[in-house]
Formats: sequence, structure tokens, C-alpha cells
Amino acid sequence: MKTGIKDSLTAQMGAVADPARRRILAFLKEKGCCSLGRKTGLCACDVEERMQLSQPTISHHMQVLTRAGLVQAEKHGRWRWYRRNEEALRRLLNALKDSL
Amino acid sequence: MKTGIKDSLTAQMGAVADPARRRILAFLKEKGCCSLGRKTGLCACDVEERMQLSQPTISHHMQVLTRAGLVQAEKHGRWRWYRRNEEALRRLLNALKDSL
DNA sequence: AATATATATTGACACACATCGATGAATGAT
DNA sequence: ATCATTCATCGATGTGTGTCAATATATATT
Repeated sequence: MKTGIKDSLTAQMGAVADPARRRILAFLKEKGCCSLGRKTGLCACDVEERMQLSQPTISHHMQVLTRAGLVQAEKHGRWRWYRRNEEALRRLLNALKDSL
Repeated sequence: MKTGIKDSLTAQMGAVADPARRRILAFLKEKGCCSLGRKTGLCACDVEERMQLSQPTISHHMQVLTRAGLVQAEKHGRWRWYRRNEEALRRLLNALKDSL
């Protein structure tokens, strides 16, 4: 690529093209499994526990997903609570329906 | 990655994550623009004319799309006729709807 | 046979990316 | 204050990828 700048659709597609990140998105669907009391979402340590990947790698994937806007992050104490951005995921599917 | 082997969904997502290949898929929607008399689809030279990319690069992209099953190729004389695999594209969207 | 055209292949390059260990920063607990 | 925990950042490493120029291959035309 020439510029290194990606449009949002490409960033989201790239985020979702990785199987590890698709698994993370699936884990984030679980209810009532968050180390904080939240009904939905997980914190990074919950994700790390489910994936067989190092903590820095999880941190990296969460950053990619967050920057793509597909998950939302909230800091709570020393934990970081991640949840799916369902509306963004819906919009991505619609954009793909149009773009493909 | 460890193995270098990709499941089909990942291959298709990877194919579609690249903006150049999404443009190619869009060009393949045109009707009646193929150098061969075909109603749908294009041959590689038609694609090359529309994209601002070298011939080997086009060849590479067409191979990625073909191997992912998103386009179908047919050799005709010295041309190669590419058309969208609409069913595969539909299935990809459905798989994404389930996977996301 | 010689030539032109359409595409594939090869080799090279720069860059992006997934991954990890080590370390740092922030916060809570003792 | 000290220590443990959660996460981010840094640096390194190997692998993948988009791109091209050069070359090869296949087919049609002359």
C-alpha cells in the first residue's frame, strides 16, 4: 500500500478478517461471564483466559477491534471492560451487502 | 500464523478486505463491457484498464479472488474471462452474519 | 515461421502484521 | 510504603502481502 491510511470499511474488514479477532468477537457475546459484574462483555483478562495467546497479543487485538470501532472499551479500576458495538457490526454487514 | 493454512471464511474475508479487490468485484458487476462478447464479467485486460495497477498485480488479485471462490474464471483463447460467483458472495454474507 | 497479444510466473522489495518476552504504568490490597 | 494485579508499550522476529519489472507461456494472426 502507498499511504498506510485505511478507510473505515477496510479497517473493519481487516479487523474481522483475522480468525483470532473473530473468536474474540464471539466470546464477547457471552452473558454474565465478565470478571466485573457486567451482564455483557468481558475484560481483557477474561479474553486472555479463553484465547490461547499472550497478554500483549490480546492487548493488540483489542486495540485493533477498538480502533475499528467494532468494540467499545471502558476502564474500570485496573480492568478494562470490552463490549461489542452491535450497531457498528450491523452497519458493517450492511456496508458489505452494498459493497459486495 | 503457524500453519499457513486458512479456512475458507478467512480466505474469503482476506480477499475482500483489500480495497483493490473490492473495486475489482465492483467492476465485475458491469454488464456488456467484456472484451469477449459476454454479457457479464470481464477479462483481465478489462480489469487492468480500469484499475491503475500493473498486469502482474491484476493477475495476482484475480488469483486470490478465484482461489477464495468469489470469482470464477474461464479460459477463452488467449483471454481469461472472470465473472462474479454470486452464490459464493451470498454465502459469504450469510456466514458473516452468523460469525459476527 | 515469425510476430503480436493476453496472461502467468519469477524474483525482488518494502511494508504490514501476528506474535512473544521484557518492561513500564496504573490501580488496588496489605 | 510495599506488593500484587491488570493492562499497555517496546523491541524483536518471522511471516504474509501488495506491488512491480523482467521473463516465460500460450494462443492467435500474418
